[in-house]
Amino acid sequence: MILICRRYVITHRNRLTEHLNKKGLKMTPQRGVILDRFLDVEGHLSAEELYHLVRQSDPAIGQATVYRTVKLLAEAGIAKTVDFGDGVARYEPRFGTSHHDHLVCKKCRRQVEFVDPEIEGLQEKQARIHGFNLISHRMVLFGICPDCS
Amino acid sequence: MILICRRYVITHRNRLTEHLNKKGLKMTPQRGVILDRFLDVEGHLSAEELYHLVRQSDPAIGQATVYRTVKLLAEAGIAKTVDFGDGVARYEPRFGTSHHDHLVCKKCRRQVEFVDPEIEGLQEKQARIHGFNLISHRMVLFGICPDCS
DNA sequence: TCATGAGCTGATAATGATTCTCATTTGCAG
DNA sequence: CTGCAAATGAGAATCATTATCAGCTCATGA
Repeated sequence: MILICRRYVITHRNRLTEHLNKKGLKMTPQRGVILDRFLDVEGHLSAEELYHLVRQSDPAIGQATVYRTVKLLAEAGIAKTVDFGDGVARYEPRFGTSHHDHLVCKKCRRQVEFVDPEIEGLQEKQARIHGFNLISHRMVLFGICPDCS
Repeated sequence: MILICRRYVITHRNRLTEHLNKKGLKMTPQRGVILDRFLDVEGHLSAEELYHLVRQSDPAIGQATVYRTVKLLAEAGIAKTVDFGDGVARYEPRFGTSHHDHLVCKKCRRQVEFVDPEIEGLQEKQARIHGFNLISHRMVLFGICPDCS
């Protein structure tokens, strides 16, 4: 387990470094800390939430840096942007190629993740029909969870 | 055509009035103007854009009122909220039961609407699998349109 | 060795969409 | 009429995010 995590961390750190190099940017201690805290997390985080986690590791890191870094993580393909439409951008680690969408309870805000390759396929198809080259998508289903209904 | 439009307007106005009554609120001239301008439009509008349209009909109407009203329209089921993840809430008239999702070009921002009942069905299915009662969903596909690629 | 400069950082100001506040107005119920 | 609940417009407030800026770091080359 630890080995796997560590391997992911190393992979991700390399990937970030590579991405930074490509853009003429540098790997820094702050970016390292932010990456580590981010990868610890299971599920999604807002930049603000990540900022609070990061503070526990290094209180000197400013929130602007966290906002900047989390964008770099997204660019590098390490983070996936998730949007629930509440005006807050959330990010979640992208391990391997796994991908999923979200089901959100309108009452208690509880969230469930799911994957549906069939839907993915149909999305591809729709894009193709309209001559688009599909890059990404955003899908959130809203409903009432079993506990609330 | 005109008849159909007019019929929709009347239907929608009634629906709004009904919704307002249910909440102990009132139909007002301002709300009427905002509703009319909104229904004129083909496709989606931000509250800001709607505000500018409304000004042309009645410059005295304030933007706060437009923001408030557009929310009421959404509550009443007259408007559908569309979110492209760019921090601006957009709304579009909901005629009949027609529903569609969006395909957005990442370069030129051009938007195409599409409907895919198969996807809708699968979304229902996913919700059911997790015990959720599906209320709504948000799906936007991002890609590069034929002209840009 | 030391100067240089590109990039980085944190604090803070700025932005922009949206919401709130509040004094004033409107319009029906009694 | 009269009063009261709701509505309105103007502008302030909010909140997430982004821009600005002065100081810092560190590899490079003279």
